[in-house]
Amino acid sequence: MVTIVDVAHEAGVSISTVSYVMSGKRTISPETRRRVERAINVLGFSPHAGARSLASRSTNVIGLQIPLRSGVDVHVVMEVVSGIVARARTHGYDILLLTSDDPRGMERAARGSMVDALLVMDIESDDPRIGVLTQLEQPSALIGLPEGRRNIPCIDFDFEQAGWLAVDRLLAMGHRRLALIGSPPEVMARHTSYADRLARGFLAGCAASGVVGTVHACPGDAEAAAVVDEVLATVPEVTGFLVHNEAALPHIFSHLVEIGVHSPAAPAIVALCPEDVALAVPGPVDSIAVPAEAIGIAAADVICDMIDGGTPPGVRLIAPTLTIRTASAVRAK
Amino acid sequence: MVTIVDVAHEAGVSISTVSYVMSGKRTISPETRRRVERAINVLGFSPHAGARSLASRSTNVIGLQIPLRSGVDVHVVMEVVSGIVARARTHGYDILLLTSDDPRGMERAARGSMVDALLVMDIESDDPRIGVLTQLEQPSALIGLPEGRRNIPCIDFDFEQAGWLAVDRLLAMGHRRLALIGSPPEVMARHTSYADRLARGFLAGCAASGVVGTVHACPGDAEAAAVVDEVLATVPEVTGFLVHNEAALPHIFSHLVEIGVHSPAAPAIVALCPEDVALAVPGPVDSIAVPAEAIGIAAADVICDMIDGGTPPGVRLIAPTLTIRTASAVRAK
DNA sequence: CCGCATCGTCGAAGCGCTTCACCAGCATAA
DNA sequence: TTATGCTGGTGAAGCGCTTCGACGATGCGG
Repeated sequence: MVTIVDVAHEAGVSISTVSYVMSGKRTISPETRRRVERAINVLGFSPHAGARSLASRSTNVIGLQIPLRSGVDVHVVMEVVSGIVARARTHGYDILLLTSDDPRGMERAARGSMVDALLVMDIESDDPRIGVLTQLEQPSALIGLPEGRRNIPCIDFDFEQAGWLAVDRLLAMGHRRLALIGSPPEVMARHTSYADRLARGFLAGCAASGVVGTVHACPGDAEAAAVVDEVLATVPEVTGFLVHNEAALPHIFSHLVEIGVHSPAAPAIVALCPEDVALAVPGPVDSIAVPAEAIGIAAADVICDMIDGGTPPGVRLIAPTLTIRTASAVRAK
Repeated sequence: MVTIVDVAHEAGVSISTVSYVMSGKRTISPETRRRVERAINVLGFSPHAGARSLASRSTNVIGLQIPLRSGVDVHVVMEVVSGIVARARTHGYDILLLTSDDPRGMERAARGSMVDALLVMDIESDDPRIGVLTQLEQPSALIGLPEGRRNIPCIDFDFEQAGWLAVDRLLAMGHRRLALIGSPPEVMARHTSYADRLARGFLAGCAASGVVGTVHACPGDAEAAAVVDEVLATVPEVTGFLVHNEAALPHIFSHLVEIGVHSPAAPAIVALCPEDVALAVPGPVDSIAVPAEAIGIAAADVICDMIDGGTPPGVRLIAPTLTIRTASAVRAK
């Protein structure tokens, strides 16, 4: 293994000079800098991460907690993660993966100085992990938005606003009875933050306009069809749909085709999903994009800034945008 | 921060004794052990990972390289990862996530002693990362099976055998013209190892029995329907399907329903996908399960064993199993 | 009763890096 | 001239842990 001593020797300087060249924490003459950099390249030196973290008390690693629970949309999770990883790297950080549901995993990583900070995904409205986080020395941030006091920064998409926005669109198209085809039942039951907030925004939007809206949990697999059928059967007057679970999209879409686009009972759909999913549906749908990668990027930026001593930003919500792909004609009353 | 010195002081022993209690590398009297363990708990001590890795020259971290390319089945990837993470933890290892497509990311992690070993996913038939791996000090293993010389252990599902197995089943049911509805075109184009091997097994199986089989790339999204339609239109005599891409499953299934199960032209389907996906299809299908989590578990076991100095196992392929869910009646000739 | 393993514990030497305190050399100000 | 302040460089003291060699205490056979 080649160490900083070898580099210093090769360059004919002291090891502290080599260290200062790498960190840039002191001015170094151009001539010396060149010699050191050459030596580093010639020897293929890369500093020992452990030694570095011991001496500098920082690891350049961020812990990422993702409880891999059932019902989560892996597609979205993956995109968020990929945003985090990529952006963290540009800040010089690597990601340590923590997937155990047990918060002690995070504690272990933090207390053992394995990470400089923690990022926590899949937040529930009353998440037990938050208590653990506040006890830790390292800064942390949540990807999601729990209820109650928030002494930890939160980054997320504004699902509540998305609910309002979808209702606005459906109302503008003349629909008076709305339904939210939401997350799988287990996600709802856990009070996963985004599911709660979407439902809240949706219901508040409905209430504000004096229309009736109902929320329906919907599994992610083939059973989605059954849920759609049931909603259509038991609430026949429903014509406005906010569809969060993409598994339901094809079925409600085929119902639309079946009934005829110009029928007065023809449903209108607003899909809430990543942009590529909305485009992959067998026909145009209005959609509100879930900017999964952007969430990851924002989260990485926030946490890196906090590590650098920046002030925690409180809550950072990415605003929803509605993309209209269907004819905007208001339906006949 | 509480260090080993504090623990030693609290327990009234030397720091080396504390260290030996934790590592178990020397015999310790029960009485002393109890005192030390009590001190550790009282103070809430957890050893500094950096210091540990500096002194012991091992990190208890495994690097996991996952290039997040388009067309990969995130569902499967996630399950593999979750298997790896869970199993690695039971061996005492954490996972460092490396997603950059650039192999230098792995090199950085390895050369900087950030990881004890590397696990590499999404292997292509002629993968450029393999060259980098062989240069490194740390052991590594591949999840996948590249072509050519294999001086690095490989763990994977036996996709080639799965191809044979599916052909056997379809032939046994009396079908004489087979098609593989495979991975998305970009996955095929990259010569992703599993796609290549599945096609090879499938074609070899067909050839061995003197029947004609064709391989069709199939996108993962809504365009899957178009591919299915095209195959049915241009190769009308096809009745036996091996479907790898689950996106195509519903469409070919609805074709089956349309044409009538008892029609002589009724297609037979063998699905190759995780068990839960096969169960979520709107009807029974014969399927070969892709044991994603088991792959992750096997990979974690292999790499942990290698770190402990075990001999690398060469190639470890998990055998496919066919689950029959449809009537086994041989169709009329 | 002595010599010799064995057991349990300790002291101290690193592991490879960062960073503080210090210093020599030089330019500038008094 | 001497005092003053930069600039660019060095030496050495840790950071918190593991591990090697040493050492007193005990048990045993001769």
